[in-house]
Amino acid sequence: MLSERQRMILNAIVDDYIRSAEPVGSRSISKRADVAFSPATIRNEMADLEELGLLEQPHTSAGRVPSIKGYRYYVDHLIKVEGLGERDMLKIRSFFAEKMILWEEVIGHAATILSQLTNYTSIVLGPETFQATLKHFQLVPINDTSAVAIIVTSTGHVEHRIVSIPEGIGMDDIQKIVNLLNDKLSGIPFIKVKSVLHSEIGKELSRIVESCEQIVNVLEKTLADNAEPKVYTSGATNILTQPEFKDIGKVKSILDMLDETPMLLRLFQSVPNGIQVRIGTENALEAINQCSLITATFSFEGQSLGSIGILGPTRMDYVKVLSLLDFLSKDMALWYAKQHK
Amino acid sequence: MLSERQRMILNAIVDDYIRSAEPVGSRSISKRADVAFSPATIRNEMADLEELGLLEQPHTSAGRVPSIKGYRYYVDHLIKVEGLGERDMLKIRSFFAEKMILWEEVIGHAATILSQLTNYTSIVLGPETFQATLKHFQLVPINDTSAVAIIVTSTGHVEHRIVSIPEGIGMDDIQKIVNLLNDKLSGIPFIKVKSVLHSEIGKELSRIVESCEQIVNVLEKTLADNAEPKVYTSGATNILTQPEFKDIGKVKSILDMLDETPMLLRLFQSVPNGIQVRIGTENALEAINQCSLITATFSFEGQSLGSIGILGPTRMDYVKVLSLLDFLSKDMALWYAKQHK
DNA sequence: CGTTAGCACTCAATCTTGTCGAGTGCTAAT
DNA sequence: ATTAGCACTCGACAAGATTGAGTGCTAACG
Repeated sequence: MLSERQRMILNAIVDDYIRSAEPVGSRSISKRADVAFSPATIRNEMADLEELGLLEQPHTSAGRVPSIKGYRYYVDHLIKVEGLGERDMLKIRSFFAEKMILWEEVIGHAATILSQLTNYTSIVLGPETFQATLKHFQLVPINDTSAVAIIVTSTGHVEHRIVSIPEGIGMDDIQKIVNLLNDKLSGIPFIKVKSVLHSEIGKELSRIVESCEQIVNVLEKTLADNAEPKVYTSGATNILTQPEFKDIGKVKSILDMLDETPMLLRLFQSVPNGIQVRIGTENALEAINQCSLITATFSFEGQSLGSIGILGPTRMDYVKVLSLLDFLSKDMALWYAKQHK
Repeated sequence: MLSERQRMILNAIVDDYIRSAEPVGSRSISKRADVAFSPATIRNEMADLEELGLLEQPHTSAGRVPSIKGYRYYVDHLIKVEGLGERDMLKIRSFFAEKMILWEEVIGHAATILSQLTNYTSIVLGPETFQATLKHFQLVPINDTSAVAIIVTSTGHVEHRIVSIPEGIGMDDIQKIVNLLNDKLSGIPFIKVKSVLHSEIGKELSRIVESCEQIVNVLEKTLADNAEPKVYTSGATNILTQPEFKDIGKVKSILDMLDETPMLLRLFQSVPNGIQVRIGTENALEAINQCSLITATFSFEGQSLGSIGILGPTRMDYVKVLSLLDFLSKDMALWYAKQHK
């Protein structure tokens, strides 16, 4: 569709604009080592590219700026993802060299690493646990009236809650309850736990002890909480360093969005496996219409392990971010596989 | 020291400036209902107040702005803390009506409430646990190689960690270890736990099992982590709505500071019991030289329960924030007392 | 003697105008 | 097909000009 020369020019413009954040003129393009045409020729091509909707002019007599469609073409056809820089590689290596036991630790640290290496904002999601199963349930009394409930999932997530224990329940009752729940619920997917809890176990449970609703409630509530993946963000203030966000209003709406987990979940919902790039208005969320979101989602044996993502200006360094996400997501999947060999 | 009229004028200026964020002129003051002097008279008084260092002029022929000293005088001598508004009161009531078990829940929610009610940024600190003691320690095995360690403190804080269990340690060994640690460590203040762990228990422990360093390590590390109070912030982006922070650079340094727990701890260190106001440069932390920090620290039976604080522009609504912090801190202390009656 | 009207003065903010230069589109020459 | 040349556009920037809020001072007033 595009001629070789047009592709080259578009590539040069996007490249330059990503670096400079200023509209790119024909002259500066023609001065590049890899382009051997006069400004006039470039101008003609640029006019054509604009007609095709790949470039935009902030105003007559300004240089050209890539449009969303232009970025899209750039990402889809012009980029060649290169290997990661030495420095980034080292940083990631030393990241995995750290001793981590929980998948959640990996997920959480990944957010930090990503924002440090890119100077953009990172958003990282833990696995969607609705397909996970309950692995272990335990109640540990801490005094006469309360206990710690511990819930371990098949994805390696551990959580605790405080439960107050109704009067008149002894240690042996508790042990019975715990045993029963473990027996019946181990291996049951979270989404089904609730119904199983009511249908099968309710009767047996009330046989042991009358008033154990609270314990069951906590279990239910915790499972419900975990049906949604955990979200971590890092480097949120990095957007403040981008010249296109000198407008406080815009920045605030972005930062506010980053503080709202449900928003972020909506943002990530329906991202397919593998790497995806969403540019500007492709995001559908008003607040980040001037941002691009690149996500990498990965899984192990059919179960989604989570997503890592970078939020930056549409004018972000796609090459670097894409290679970084690709590299890191693969390493993370590897780590998980090793733990669950 | 100041005449009644001077006090009245200073009060009017600070009041107006807090509302408008614009330098206050003599004319607008003289138009206020509670001031019955001509602009000329007011000007004379303003000149005197400036000479005393209570007011400042951004430039000749601009109105006056309170200096830090001016705010200080205002806070110390002119404010009368009034009762809380109906709406705020209701919100707080419904906050405490929620069912909360842990002190930490109260602390965490308090941050949210505060930022919502004030539209400023709230910073809330949990109790300093270095004076707290270990109440309960438990190890719950979750599979062959790892266990969940649960630590309960006298301040009601519960925490869990994953520990990997060295090979060759059986269930009964673990039980022995747990019993031993509980025996020896219960009631010991955190700061002393480490030394006790090494001096008294080391020998006995190694008698039971050789390689239990990891478990001991986790205990140590967790305790160390908890020696510092937990910090919660909320509404950080609210500073973006203040007209004086339209400079992105300043905002970023403040937001970055809010993300760094150690910074916040430094900020709160040495705040005395009760309510304290730190205005502008009184804060000593460069990033918030243009902010005021109001804190309320409260305790129960001599043990500090934590601090709640509001960070806003020096031009903040001191009356409202002071009444709010006073009210909320008292209610929180009450809640704690009720739980630990 | 404290208070106030009057007035000249100051200075940031805002608007006006002019200049500059980067960049374009078109046309004609190569 | 490419490019040199040229007229044109328009934002950015700088240099006045204008405005108006606010001051400080002085002299008059009750």
